[in-house]
Amino acid sequence: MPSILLADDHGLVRDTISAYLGTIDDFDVTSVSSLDAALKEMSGLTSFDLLILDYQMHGMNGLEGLERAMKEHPTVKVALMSGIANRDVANMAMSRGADGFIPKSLTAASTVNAIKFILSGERYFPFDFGNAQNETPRDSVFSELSERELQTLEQLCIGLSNKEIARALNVQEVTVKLHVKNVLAKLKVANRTQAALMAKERHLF
Amino acid sequence: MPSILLADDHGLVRDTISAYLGTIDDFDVTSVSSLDAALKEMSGLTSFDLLILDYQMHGMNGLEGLERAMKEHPTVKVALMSGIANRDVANMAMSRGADGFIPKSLTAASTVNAIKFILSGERYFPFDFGNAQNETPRDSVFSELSERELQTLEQLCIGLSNKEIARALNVQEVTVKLHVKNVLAKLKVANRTQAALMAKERHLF
DNA sequence: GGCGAACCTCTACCTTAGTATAGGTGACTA
DNA sequence: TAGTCACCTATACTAAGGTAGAGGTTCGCC
Repeated sequence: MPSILLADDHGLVRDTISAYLGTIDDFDVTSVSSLDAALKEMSGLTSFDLLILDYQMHGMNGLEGLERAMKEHPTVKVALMSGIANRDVANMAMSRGADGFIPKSLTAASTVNAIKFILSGERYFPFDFGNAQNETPRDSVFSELSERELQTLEQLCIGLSNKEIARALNVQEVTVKLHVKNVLAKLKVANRTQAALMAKERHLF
Repeated sequence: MPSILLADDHGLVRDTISAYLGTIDDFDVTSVSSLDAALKEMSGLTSFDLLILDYQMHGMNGLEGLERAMKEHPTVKVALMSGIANRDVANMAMSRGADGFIPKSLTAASTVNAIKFILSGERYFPFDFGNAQNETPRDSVFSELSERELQTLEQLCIGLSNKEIARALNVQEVTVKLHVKNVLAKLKVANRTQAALMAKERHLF
């Protein structure tokens, strides 16, 4: 019987999903409410086949939590689950070695299939994901940004002024202005606030 | 047998919660994936006792969806459910007449209790909610904002310029500047971008 | 009636943000 | 070698954002 560890800090979601998986199919589901609890659980006696991590969970810190879990337990398969993440994050997760990405928009039945798929050793990625509401033609708008522009955008997302960004990146304020201007143009937005909101909406930072 | 309508656009969450409610207790659960579908369903033959709306659902538009549902079906009890909303939103929802607020952080068992409570005619609000990670001393910073300042903040959250906000609110640009200045002071932030990010983080708009 | 609060407006001023153009560097490549 | 690209800097300018002080209106409240 495959043994699954589910980490989600939403009690309701965690309880009902694990109850569902436990009854519908022959899964042995353990559930915890934080990344730390998951890691601790995996260091215990029971060995797990699959760890499912909620992307929004407290302490995950974006994809850092995913990488930490994979690093500390290289033999266990790890899947990321999310209700809000989009193609950008999903792609990043997969390219960093996740064994699967499970959007919460999936039906319960599809989720079970996805889990079985992953347990059989495949890597699961939802095909038609992120194209519906995501008008981005093929790949992300953000991929057009250069390294420096991306860093600038990151600072923008904390609400820093040009002067502050200049200090943070060790360049002149004029340079920051240039980067900001390019970012606005590439993202096709009118001002820094919109750029920050856009990046936040896509959960880039 | 009480009849419940659950609206959530996360298939996984919706399926598992409704399955759980359907088995654990004697609830007759119907589930849909959008606000419009919920409203349509309620206009049909079956009469529902309780409508549970997911706050993050597509088309909800903050508390607008809640108000619309209450207005169109005044006899049906309406509860808001959310995984990310904090005390601010919860309070607002209750003060606008919602019959309950169900955070997804609740355990499945507590959720069932809450639902029973609401069905019995009470209004449910989680007691110790939103105090843990919310450093706000007692009440929300946002409650200090006047009506106009709140409207200004809302426009800010779309990334509009002062001039555009002025047009939207039918006032002079100088007035908008005044409102913006007051908002920044009350929220204790340095600029409009930070104000927008802060409001977005707390999921006010 | 007097008071305060929220609202709107104005003038004036200074700071920050964003645009335009031009020029210089190093790295990589046809 | 010439070309391209990301990067940094510079000057100069316009537009937008934010501050300060003063004044006026409406409304509810003691």
